[in-house]
Amino acid sequence: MSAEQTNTKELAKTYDPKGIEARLYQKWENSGYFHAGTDRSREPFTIVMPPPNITGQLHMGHALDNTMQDILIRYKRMQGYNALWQPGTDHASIATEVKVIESLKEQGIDKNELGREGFLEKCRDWKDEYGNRIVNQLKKMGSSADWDRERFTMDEGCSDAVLDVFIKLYEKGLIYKGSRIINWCPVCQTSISDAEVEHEEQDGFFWHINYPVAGEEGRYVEIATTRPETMFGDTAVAVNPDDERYKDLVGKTLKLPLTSREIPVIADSYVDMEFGTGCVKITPAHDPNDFEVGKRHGLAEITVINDDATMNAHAGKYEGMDRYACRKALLEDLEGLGLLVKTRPHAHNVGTHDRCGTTVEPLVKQQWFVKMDGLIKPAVEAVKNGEIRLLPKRMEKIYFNWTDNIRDWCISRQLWWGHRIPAYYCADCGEMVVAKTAPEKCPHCGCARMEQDEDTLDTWFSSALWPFSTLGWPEHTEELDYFYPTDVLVTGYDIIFFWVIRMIFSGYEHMGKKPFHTVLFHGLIRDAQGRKMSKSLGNGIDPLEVIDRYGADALRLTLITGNAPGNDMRFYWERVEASRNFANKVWNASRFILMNLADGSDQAGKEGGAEDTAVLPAGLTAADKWILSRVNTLAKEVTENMEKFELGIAVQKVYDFIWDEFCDWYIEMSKVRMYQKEEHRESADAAFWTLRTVLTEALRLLHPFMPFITEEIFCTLHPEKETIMLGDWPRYKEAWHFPAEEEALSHCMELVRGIRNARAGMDVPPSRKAKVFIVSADEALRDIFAVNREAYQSLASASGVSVQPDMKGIGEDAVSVVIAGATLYLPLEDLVDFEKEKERLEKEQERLEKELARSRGMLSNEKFLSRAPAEKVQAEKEKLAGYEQMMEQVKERLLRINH
RNA sequence: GGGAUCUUAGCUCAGCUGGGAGAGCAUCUGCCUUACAAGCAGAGGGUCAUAGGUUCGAGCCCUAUAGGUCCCACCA
Repeated sequence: MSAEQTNTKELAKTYDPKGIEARLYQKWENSGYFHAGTDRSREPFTIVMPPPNITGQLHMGHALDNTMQDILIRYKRMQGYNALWQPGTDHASIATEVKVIESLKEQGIDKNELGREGFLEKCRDWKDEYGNRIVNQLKKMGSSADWDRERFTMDEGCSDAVLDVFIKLYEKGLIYKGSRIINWCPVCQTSISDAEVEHEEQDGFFWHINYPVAGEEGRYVEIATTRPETMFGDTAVAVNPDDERYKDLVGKTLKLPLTSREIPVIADSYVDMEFGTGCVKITPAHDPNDFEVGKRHGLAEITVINDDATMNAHAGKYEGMDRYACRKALLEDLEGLGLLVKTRPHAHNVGTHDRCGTTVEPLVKQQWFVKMDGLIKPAVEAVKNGEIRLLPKRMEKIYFNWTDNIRDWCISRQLWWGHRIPAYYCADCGEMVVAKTAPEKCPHCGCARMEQDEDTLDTWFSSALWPFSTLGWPEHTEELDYFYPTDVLVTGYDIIFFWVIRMIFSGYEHMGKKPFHTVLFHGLIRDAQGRKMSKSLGNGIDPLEVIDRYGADALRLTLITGNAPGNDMRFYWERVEASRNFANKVWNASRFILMNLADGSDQAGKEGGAEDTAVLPAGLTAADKWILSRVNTLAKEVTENMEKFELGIAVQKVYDFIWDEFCDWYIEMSKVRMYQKEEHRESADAAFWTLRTVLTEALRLLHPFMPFITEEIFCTLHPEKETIMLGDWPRYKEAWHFPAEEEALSHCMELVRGIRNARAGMDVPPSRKAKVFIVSADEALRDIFAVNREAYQSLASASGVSVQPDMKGIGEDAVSVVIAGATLYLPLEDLVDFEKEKERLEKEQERLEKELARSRGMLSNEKFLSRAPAEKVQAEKEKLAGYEQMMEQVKERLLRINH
């Protein structure tokens, strides 16, 4: 905090985050607080940031993801860990390539005109221009990542890691090239992996088509299909071997309509007799199942659809037509021939590309694959035996569902932006060499014309290595040795297959160790109607706008409050306002304390300092000890919640403590003492010390969640300190445990509540003070009320307090309030409405009757008495005694009123 | 077809290993009380989806049912 701002009397009445956030972030970055070195004297705590795409702009998902990580990192850093938050960005091959192509199109330039190198240059320009945008946006959130270590999936080191892994896996036989049926996106013009295919239910049709049996005039086989246009690629019709209806057909030949080809009828148990007609056309080149069937029966694979989803020469006169146009024309022709038996509506699942929504075309192509069955084993085992923990636990089911059904991973992409596959082919003899750099000559024929594979790798191939590639692997770096395995991965459940699983098996395969011990999943941020935020709907809320209007702290608090792991949450502006209001509350509570600091009443604060927790100053009252004890408990509980990753619960507790207990009770109680500094120096000093100490502790507990405002206030409160963010996470201290004072204050607060309640019920304005008589037969309780008068008198709007064992001096018509162990009387003769008072007492009587019935019921239940733990029974007995006493007093009071 | 998850106050959601139903917002009442009207004090409002079961005791555990959301899946 700069010097001119330490004049606390001039602090604004409302908290304005704008200038403060920018200034503090600058300070943090300059100070190097975010940097983690390989300091072996300290224990590391590491999080790798899921790398945002260079094409990306900060959205609510990033905001939540990064807030959670920042909270964990700041918490651990304060606890004294050497906390590394490793940041970086992802080249996002397909997303970036599409964006660059689009921007080129606007300039009327075609990708192919530019050529590979020219295009890549454009991509690099794009990266230079936009790659840092998201990083700057993350900084606005307050993210305390170690930006000195920022990495990029295509930087030299990460690219090196990719090459190493590819070659190693190839040499182990775990990467292979093969002709297989893959998912093809006709718009993006590339293969994609299974994980990138989204299944979408679409309303389609089932077309029943007759295929004539060769040599048996008039006999047909009726097949049912959803994709008639693929019939030009049919190489068989299959029936179930147990299907009596078609037994005699097996081995016979059918005439494929509209072609001159004939295809066999085969038997395969893949066919479901109950479904459709029980006869299935087999198109090995355009359907994954048919592909398998074709393999089993040695059928030919006839590709009839081009890469751009138009029909090829095998489709005869339909050649050149789009797949859907062909379908339409073909059906008309079949109908004309009388071969279309019927058309039935049929809802079925269609695979679409998750990036562009285009219907995926299964095609048989030469591609590169990673063999998964062996690699996945340690990844499955790790989650099964708890070496890696998924939170919430239900994510394990999703995880295993994928691992149990794992198929080989298609890693080659027909894109230019990405890591190019390190395979080289001899232009003369076709020999293939997999190597880090291009071989000078062909090892087979000796010619020098070696050309590199045109394809690049799936983006996720490089992100799978992120936890160790960012730390320097394949070099044996100090960082790798010190920070790996990392600790926690925070991410959305939507990329569990794409990324989480692949990082886990990659960690085991290449490092021999898990990449992290815990995966903390969060859900999606939805709009107020519960819809996904999306560009097409235009319902996204820009986190930067939220920060601009309400501050990063308010946004962070909004995202984390009430957010349970793995659960989606809705975004409301009203909630941001509530968070902003809390920031303002903290600001003003601090302002109150700082005003008193400026007044010079900081003797105790200066000497002991909030940090010297072993020495408590003289003159602490029960109220002081109570709030110390409360903040002490809070520290313990919040720490427990943090350890369990219950961030939403943790922050809720801090929020409640600051607002309800500290502000609404303790600060109010302290006011009398703060306003009478001259008369009661020691008491005022003790109160100030407590205010400052408790606020400091609360700020520390709040800091991971709301880093800016807490830093700002802390530095003002402790000008001798540089920052709140290093060290001193509050710990539970035995010296701050005051159960007796907690008990005493709970009596005082009950008293205040009782009086406020009674007065409000009679519409007495707080400005009208009234004397309070406290009557109790319990000497210890009388003592508590007598000693702590100062704490509650003002809150109870009391002009004076008399604590006594009997009714002496109390008028017949005084208003009464019954609390545990005592009755309070307010002589409000002029203001009391007796009817209202009676009504109130009767209501109270009713409530007590219910409680008594419940309690007596429990205590007369022998099973409860015999089986429940003794302390529960005892507690219930005490409750009952309390209720009975209160009931007696209410009844007595009612008698008096009724005369 | 398989699986997950949700159903708690008017709205959005918390509720940790079972032990007297909570928050924010909204509503109503009274307060510009010298930190804060972005505030203070008080109030109303819930048979915790339904039906069973386990237990001395269930919002929480088990079973079934209804409705919502989501994921996975090669019935062409």
